[in-house]
Amino acid sequence: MGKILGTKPEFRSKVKEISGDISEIVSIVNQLSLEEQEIEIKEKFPEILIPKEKIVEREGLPELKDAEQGKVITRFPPEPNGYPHIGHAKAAIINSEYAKMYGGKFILRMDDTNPEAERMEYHAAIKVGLEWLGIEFDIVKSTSDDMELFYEKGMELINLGKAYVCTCKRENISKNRRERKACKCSKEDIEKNNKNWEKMNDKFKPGDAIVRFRGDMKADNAVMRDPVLFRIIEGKHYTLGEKYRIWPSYDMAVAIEDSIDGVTHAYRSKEFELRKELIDAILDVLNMRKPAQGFFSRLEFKGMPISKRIIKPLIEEGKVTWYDDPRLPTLEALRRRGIKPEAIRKFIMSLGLTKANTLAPFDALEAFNRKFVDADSIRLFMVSNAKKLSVKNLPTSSVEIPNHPINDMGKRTIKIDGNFYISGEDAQTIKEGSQIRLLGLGNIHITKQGIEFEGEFVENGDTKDIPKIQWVPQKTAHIIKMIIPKILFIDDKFNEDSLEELDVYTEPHYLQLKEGEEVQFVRFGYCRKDSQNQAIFTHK
RNA sequence: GCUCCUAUAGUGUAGUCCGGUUAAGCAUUUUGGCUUCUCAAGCCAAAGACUCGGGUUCAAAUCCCGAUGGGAGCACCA
Repeated sequence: MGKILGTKPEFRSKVKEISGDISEIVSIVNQLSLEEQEIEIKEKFPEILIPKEKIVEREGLPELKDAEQGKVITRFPPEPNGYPHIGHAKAAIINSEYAKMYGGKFILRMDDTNPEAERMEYHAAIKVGLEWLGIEFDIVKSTSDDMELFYEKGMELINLGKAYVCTCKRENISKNRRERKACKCSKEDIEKNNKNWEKMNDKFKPGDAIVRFRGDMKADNAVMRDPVLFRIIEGKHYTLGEKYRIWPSYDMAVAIEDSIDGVTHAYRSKEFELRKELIDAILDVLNMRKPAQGFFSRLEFKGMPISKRIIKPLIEEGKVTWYDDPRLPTLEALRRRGIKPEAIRKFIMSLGLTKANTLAPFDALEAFNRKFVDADSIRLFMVSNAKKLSVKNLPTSSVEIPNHPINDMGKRTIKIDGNFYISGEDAQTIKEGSQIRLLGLGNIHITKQGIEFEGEFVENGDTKDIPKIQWVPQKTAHIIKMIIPKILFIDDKFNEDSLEELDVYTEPHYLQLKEGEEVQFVRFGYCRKDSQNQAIFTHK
């Protein structure tokens, strides 16, 4: 029925007339057996047996409203108050992708209007992180570049009677907000407000006075209940030092900046959703251009905290080493762990632009990463919990092994003398009298089983149905520390076993790899070379 | 407490605006098979979902109302 109306919309007005006919036909057809139905269809309507075409999936992000090709300007405004993490990546990637999609411009704006929180170190880390992600900006600026403009607009608001200086105590302001009551300061005239504004420059101490927007103390949206526009902060700003002491709040800064920077579409995470009304209101009063605002959900990984509030104590207690600890979702940690920026981009694009909360499991990212990493990771042998195996009558003293099973990545030669290490896990399954195959080398008949193993080389051994294991020559084995990061929190509790460390043997070829290179240790998983003596497990 | 946002398989999403051409598509996960001198990759297949309750309609994942679950805001942080 739906199908008929879908393909032939002209019947829609006559639904009542045809519905009787249809049910009659359907009941006739249903009396036939499945085989009979199939034969009938084949004879009369062979075309319906052709498999349906697949739906064309939309590529990339959904279309923007009111977006004109070549005229879209987006922005990413991080506050330099911490190290960049996966959440930053999401905001940066979505906004840069939109700019790219419409052939527009993309702005990086360091949102630095709280000198107490911001540091050059973070500013630099954010830049490094974004560069690593491969994100390019057309304009790079800081909110604090426009301090004079904020003052100008602030005074304009005061003179318009749309803002006032409030000298109430913090607790009272908060209480009034809850009770939806205006305070006496809101009744002061423009002249008095201007005087007080001047006094904020020197006389008032931090906390004594703020500039408030004249919103609506009765509004349901608590953000509109006369929010703060400016406040006094005496801390030293990381680029401007002590030049200013009146600083704009987030809402004031974002409103003005997005407007004058020409931002057409401002996407940010959901927790700012209620501020949209305020930002629009400020710009309306000032008669300034408004950007379209959109929102998306925050992105976090299950069991991997993003906030500094949680990470900082972990570092202080020594539970994680630093912000680049591979268990963390910071960009630096992800990089060290062997996650590729392309994988992060694909992953984030795959999440879409929903407002429902996303608590993604880490293996979703791993799956994307594996596809990037597999093609160019050299395959090496590595054994853990090493056990010794000595083999008699080896026919050669060296073997050549390809570096990749499919792609041509060259070969390496391994010198052998009959004394090997094999993995403890494999050793447990080996029985005396059975055969195993040392990968790339040949079959071994096991003659002795125990703490150490002995065996004999088998000529032209069969490769079918025989355990194939990796090995490392004892003489040239290189010992490294293998770090295996695991989930940091299980049900909000710190996972004491979140970091596993193994001492393992690798082939000497490991030493020739570049630092940061991704390898696949055969039958173990993908790992990133962290240093000559340490590797970090990426994923299976 | 008040206000706002949100709800599709184990997980992440597409579809929802403009109800019918899709008995809900993709990815991941899991399981089986093929391939392979790796437990990787590749290929094939199977499994698995519209939160609940009402309403509107010939027809609802899609519109309306209510309930419930999840998140956010009520900062002189951003």
